[in-house]
Amino acid sequence: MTLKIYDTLTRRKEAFKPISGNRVYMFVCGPTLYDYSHLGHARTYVAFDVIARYLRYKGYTLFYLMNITDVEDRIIQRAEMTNRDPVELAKTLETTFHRDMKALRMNSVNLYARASEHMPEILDQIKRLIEKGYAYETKTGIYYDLARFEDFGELSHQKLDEVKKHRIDPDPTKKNPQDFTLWKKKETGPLWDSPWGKGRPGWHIEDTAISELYLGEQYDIHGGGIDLIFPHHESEIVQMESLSGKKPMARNWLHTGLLMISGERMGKSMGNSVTIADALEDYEAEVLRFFFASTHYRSPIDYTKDKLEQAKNSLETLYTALYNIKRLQTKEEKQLTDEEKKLRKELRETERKFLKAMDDDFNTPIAISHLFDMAKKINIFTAEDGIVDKKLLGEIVNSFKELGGILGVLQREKESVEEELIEKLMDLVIELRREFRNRENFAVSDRIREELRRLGITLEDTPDGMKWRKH
RNA sequence: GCCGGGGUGACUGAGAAGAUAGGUGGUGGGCUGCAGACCCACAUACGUCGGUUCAAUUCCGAUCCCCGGCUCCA
Repeated sequence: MTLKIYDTLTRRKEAFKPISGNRVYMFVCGPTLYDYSHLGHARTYVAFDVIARYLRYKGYTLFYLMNITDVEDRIIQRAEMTNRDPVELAKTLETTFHRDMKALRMNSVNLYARASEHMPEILDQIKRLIEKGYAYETKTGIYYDLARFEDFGELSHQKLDEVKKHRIDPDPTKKNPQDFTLWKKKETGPLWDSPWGKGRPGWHIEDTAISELYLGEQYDIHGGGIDLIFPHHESEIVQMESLSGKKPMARNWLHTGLLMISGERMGKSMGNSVTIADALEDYEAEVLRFFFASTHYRSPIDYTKDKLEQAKNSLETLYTALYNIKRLQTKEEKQLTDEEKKLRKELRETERKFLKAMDDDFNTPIAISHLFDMAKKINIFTAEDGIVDKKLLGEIVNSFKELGGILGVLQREKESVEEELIEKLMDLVIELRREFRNRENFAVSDRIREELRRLGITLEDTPDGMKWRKH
């Protein structure tokens, strides 16, 4: 089966063909470290994590690169507002970013590349752009001369003269208001030396400098949130293609739909920003990932408590089906029964359909629907048969874990389920024992403590209440 | 103004010229000592108006509404 991926450039689903055989090179625009990572980042990065997992599942050797913007005016602004050092602020936020990514079970990125550590490559690209006549220097910085680039606007389908409008007054030294900054001459804040004096790089140049270094002039996939199409990705194309003379810079441009909060655009100014850490306090990572995967990655997604509850219940339905079949008695016979053969056939069908859906531009909602179909078949089987072939059971459990693993769900380990269960059971036992003690029924309460001790659990009455531990 | 995306049942969310999407919630039934789980069934679903067609929610046109981008954005 061939994988088809929607390409923002052609606005069509295209059959996916890596440039060099089995190797796939993917770049995703990472965070700018001026604030805590929020659910919008989570949505985008989970989407690309799923894409990365699926590419690897299909057997591609994927190199997944993400930049980390640790040099940027907003970071400096934020640092000034809070009286902090911008370098230290970025460092702290980078640590929490990685903590959040890990908490969301994100592990598919091969290399994170900091802008601050790629200054030579950034300067080199700017130099080459000047040499080729694409960029010019003014009193305030180095600018890209958009009049020199013919194919401007391919990605966003904007015409150059349509984008003259601007919210911020353009720098008066620019030839055209649309020209974007490659290097800003500055005297305050974190500064780097350049042939044009001290300053900092523009917004778009770090990405092409980093991607050129690790992935080359042309590579397979470039991704990010849909809000980056213009001007960010458009400018990247301008920079890279004018240097390399090769197009397209990326074979496939993928963009994720934005996350909304209760129907509104999430943003600081709206006062409705939810950090990843906040969300993880209310819902476990699997529920968030399931919630994201329930909507196609290109569609906008609306975060509400209600929808998260729906996602949580839905995910639980899948777990329950697994639980239902796992608790059956197992047997090892040479022959499967007709019912078991049928179930195994349905399992293979489910796998096939799941992968077919993923091949169609990573259609996770459809893929998930096939898991539910299978869950129903499992439930029917378990309602009718009290016993199941051990090998078949293993196949079903593995299959769910493998397919779910592509989405990063259904990975809950047996141990952790049981540990969670034990916690809850102990809460209950303790509560019951407290009632017996309150009624001065010490015979029963002592018996509870004694029986638990034999089971390997020590109960202690402490001033802070009853505590228990394994011994 | 320009460039995109979208309007599907209580909520969500796919899809495609003719199929029952799937899920959550609700109601009724089955199973059950009770509850839960599970199974079965049910609810005027495809923004509006035209057109093409044997047939459209799916194609075409018009129209209304929503969302995003237009140099801060994942």
